Amino acid sequence: MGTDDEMDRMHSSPTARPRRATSYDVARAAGVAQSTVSRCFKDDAKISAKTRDHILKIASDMGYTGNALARSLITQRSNVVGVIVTAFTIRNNPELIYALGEALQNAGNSLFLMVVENDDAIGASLQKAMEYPLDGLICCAQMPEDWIRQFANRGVPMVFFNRLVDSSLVDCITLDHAGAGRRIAEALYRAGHRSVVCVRGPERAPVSQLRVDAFRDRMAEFGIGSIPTVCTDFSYADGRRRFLDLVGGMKRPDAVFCANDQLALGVIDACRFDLGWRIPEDISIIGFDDIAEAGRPSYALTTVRQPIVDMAETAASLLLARIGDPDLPPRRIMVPGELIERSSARLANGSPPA
Amino acid sequence: MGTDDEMDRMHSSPTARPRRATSYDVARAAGVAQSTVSRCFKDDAKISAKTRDHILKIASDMGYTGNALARSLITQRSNVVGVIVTAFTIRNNPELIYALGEALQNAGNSLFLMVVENDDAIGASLQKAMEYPLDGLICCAQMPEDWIRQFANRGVPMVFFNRLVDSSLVDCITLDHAGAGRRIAEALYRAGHRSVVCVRGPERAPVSQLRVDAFRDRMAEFGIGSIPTVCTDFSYADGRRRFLDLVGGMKRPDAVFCANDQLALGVIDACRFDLGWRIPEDISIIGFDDIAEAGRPSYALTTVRQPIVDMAETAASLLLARIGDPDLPPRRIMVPGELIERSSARLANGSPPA
DNA sequence: TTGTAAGCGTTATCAA
DNA sequence: TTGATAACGCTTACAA
Repeated sequence: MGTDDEMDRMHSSPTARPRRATSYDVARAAGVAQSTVSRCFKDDAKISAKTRDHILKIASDMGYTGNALARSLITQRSNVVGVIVTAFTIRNNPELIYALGEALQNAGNSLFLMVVENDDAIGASLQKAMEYPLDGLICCAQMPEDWIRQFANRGVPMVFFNRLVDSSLVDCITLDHAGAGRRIAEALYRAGHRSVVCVRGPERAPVSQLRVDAFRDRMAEFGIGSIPTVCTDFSYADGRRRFLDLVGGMKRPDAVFCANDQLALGVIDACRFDLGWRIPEDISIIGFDDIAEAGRPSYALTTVRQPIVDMAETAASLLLARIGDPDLPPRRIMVPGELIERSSARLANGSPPA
Repeated sequence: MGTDDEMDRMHSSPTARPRRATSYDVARAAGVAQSTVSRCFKDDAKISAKTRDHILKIASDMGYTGNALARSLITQRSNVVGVIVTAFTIRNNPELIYALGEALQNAGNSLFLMVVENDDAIGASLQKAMEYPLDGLICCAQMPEDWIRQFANRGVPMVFFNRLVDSSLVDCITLDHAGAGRRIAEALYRAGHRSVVCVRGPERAPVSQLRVDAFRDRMAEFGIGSIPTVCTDFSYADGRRRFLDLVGGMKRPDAVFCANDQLALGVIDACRFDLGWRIPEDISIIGFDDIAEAGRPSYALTTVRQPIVDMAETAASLLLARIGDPDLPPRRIMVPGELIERSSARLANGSPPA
């Protein structure tokens, strides 16, 4: 017969006060030392099968589970990986979160998610990430240089996702946004488009900058220096509205390059429902990302595919590899974007539209 | 002059081995007791402004940050909330994650995210959630009764999101899926539709069951007992394909009710691009969720709005309230779905289609 | 106002 | 194979 204390816990009465059983409780109940209980839950532990079974049975009766906090404190390893994402990324690439979660979980890690409104609002999250002893960090947002150094100083490996940071202290995986932007400029130019406009994302959104700036630079090399451009919040509604504002005061352009697919969808609907322009006969529209809707027949958007799930898996393995070996040389992976030609743009050689 | 050890850390040499400064390190450098350092970081602490400033300065020089793990261990409070979501939820309602993250973060909590493939694959995540001393859990998936009891026994508050669980141990917030399903049946019937079909989600997906079963039951009450129904994986592509299979062998139905908007979009495209049926003249289509695409002119889908962001915020405050006071009575909130009439369905009174 | 010391629940290092 | 015992980095009485 055990103490009342033990009885309570074993029969788990409805009013049991919520205090979880500790390895010490199990040890007392099993009549062994606490350290022996601890050993039961390690694979390589030297422990007799008999005591192990005995303890395991009692532990399960008491509903004992190890305390990850206490374990992390002593092992100096939390098996928790932080992930920082912006609202936009979460909205537009929900697959990223899922893929990251799966990859991390499959490797025995947990995901500590920090959401931020945009790249500039990352401060508070970083503070949290510092206080919490994370094993690593996957950051899908820009980070100030001094924060990067601080994490590095503490030995917290980081990989940046779609943010190419100029530091030898971290790993990066990013789509070749600029390359794809140039590629689109070339395709559009070759097909005869001369009067083009751009619909960007937010002023300071890195991927928007990369994509659109490269596009504009390449166009400039072709002698097309003046490209009316408008900023948006990356959304369908804003893309549609601002595009209308933009073209309201000008002659119809030949083509429009949008910093992402949501914007392109908005522009397509602006053409179809607000302006009565035919796509692609009157105007060519190109997006970026290849989100699910882009492939549907109602839009058939020509765009650049960003293999977000593959990239997420790569990001996770980069991080896990570095957690395993912090001395790995810094790696920066640049994934080429694939131009997916559907029917929202005339890309074949030809004369410019009427 | 301090020891070499201290110098290293203070000047943070490039090769500094990654060991984060502890409150003890700060105490040594400041010439005070460790507990005094600890006190500096509490609001109500009794400590002289002078020593506080002195310590704070040194702490910041050393890049000291509290260790959340150690703190949680002693305070028995982690300020971490677990969130369990299925792949489908994350894909189809990415806003949920963001809203949850924001609400939790604003209240000073962190988000521990566990993704699961579907409601049946929740086991491993629950194990993690048990070992990690979470302050609470928001579960957007079904959970076996005995797990619920275990969490309750440990005093971990839980709120279920869109899963109505029959337990007085937890809080729930859910849309009134069944009510909305019935409402749609009524609207469709009143408008004269008699030959209807359903496109469901996965066999065992709770929200799909609730929505479709209620719809079918209500239709049965109207004397419409035979409703051809097909299961899908909740995706656009599967909705489109299976709908085609379903109607391949039958006379054109008057109306189709889809368990979510993605499916409805697929069905619309099947009608438009594969079958050449006009919407809503030939066939009425109704979805569920009111995702962003549903409102766009290319689809103009009639659907039921699920105020996912409001619900997320409510879920967070339910949980936070219970963390603050565990003795609160169990609450179950049922949010009514709002029927959004657009133009994919004829809902006015009238005769059935030709 | 400050310092001392006892935990929190583990893992890890020794002896036994 | 097991049992003491010392960390891990903090908070919190209690003493000074």
